Amino acid sequence: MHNSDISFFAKVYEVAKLIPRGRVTSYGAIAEYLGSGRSARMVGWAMNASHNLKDIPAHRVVNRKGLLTGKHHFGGENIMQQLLESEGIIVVDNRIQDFEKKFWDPMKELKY
DNA sequence: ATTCTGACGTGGG
DNA sequence: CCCCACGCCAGAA
Repeated sequence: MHNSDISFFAKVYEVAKLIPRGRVTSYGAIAEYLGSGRSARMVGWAMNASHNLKDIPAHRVVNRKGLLTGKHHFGGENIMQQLLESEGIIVVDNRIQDFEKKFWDPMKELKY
């Protein structure tokens, strides 16, 4: 099976599943890791479509500033924030505290 | 085939 | 720091 046979969304999900509990990454970082550095918006869209699926930690993907820009796609008011806080991440004003420390860069962590 | 749409990122002011 | 305009491109309609 060629890697190119796998949809962009599927690749995004594979990376998202690897984000450790209590860590976060960004849409752009995932896009860059997939060799499509200008497709950050697609990563967001993929996350939007991941709600039906299971085991996709979409709450661990935020924007490059550490803002919970996708919070409105989790149904209730602060579901995304609650999920993050349940993993030990502090969120103030929709922003992840100590973002640099919590940041998980697939490019560095996964290498390939 | 063609058009539209963003859970984004960047650069400039 | 904030705000805005623009480029981006896979997938849906």
